Amino acid sequence: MLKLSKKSEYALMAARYMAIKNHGTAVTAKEIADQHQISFELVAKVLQSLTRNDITVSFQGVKGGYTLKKNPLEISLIDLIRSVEPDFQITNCLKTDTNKNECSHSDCCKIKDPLAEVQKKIDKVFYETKLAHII
Amino acid sequence: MLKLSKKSEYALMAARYMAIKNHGTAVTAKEIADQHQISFELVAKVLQSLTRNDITVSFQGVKGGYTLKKNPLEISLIDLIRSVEPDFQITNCLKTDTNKNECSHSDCCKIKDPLAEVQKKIDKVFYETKLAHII
DNA sequence: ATAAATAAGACTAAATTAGTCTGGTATAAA
DNA sequence: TTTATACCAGACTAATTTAGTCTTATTTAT
Repeated sequence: MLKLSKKSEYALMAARYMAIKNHGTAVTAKEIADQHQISFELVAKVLQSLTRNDITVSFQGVKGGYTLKKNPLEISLIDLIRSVEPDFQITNCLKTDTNKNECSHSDCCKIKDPLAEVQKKIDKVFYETKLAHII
Repeated sequence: MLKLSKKSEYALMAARYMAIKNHGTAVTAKEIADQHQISFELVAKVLQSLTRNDITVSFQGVKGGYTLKKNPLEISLIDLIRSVEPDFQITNCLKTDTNKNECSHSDCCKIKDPLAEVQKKIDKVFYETKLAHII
């Protein structure tokens, strides 16, 4: 249905929140969950993904939390989304350098090559839209 | 995950097939299913949707089938996809004229308005890509 | 009449996504 | 140095969505 997952939405919401609360102090997963009234555990996992993908920095222990690692103008939506949704593509069978053509209806479907072009354009939209733009 | 559904893929595949086999004769759902080795029933339903949405014309009875109603250059991917997937949007809570703001985390999420811009760009990509381009 | 085709919708199965739970580690502060 | 707070990681379950099947009806060329 070409819909973003909750994880992606939460990633955007969390990142936006951190970008706005740009005091020196780190933001906790709990604070984000409370402010947005969403599942703490899920946001927590999303934030962990963001950290693994170098979007955020985490601080453990009391007074711990998360801060953005880069400027909101330098964080693309595609970075945020790919962090929580590694295989972000409109159809499975797009040829890439790594993934060589594993389409279920292999060479008979013929729509995958043209769709790769569409994918590029979609990626461009999400690449060019920065966190700063959704604030 | 922002992936097209099989129904959308099948709609593209079927439309492409009809565009290529541009003889006067109608193409049957069975032929499309066989050629692409995909579920007959599903393609059949997809073709019915396309017909309801004025993409194709159907002919019932023996020697029946489907033909495209318009020129492949005048059929947008978004028409094809929306035929089988009426609520084609990256997130549920985008404000539109009809659907007034039914976001689960209502006005606290704040990402929906900016995402509406992203949605417009995505729509543009799928609008500007015509059936003729994926042949 | 009959066989081949579309039409429509109910139903089931499979896959994906969302959300929960558990146990662990790090660390500031009492 | 204990304790409370917060991150980390992965297994697990529940809910939702998507994919696919089945059934019945209608149309129409031969």
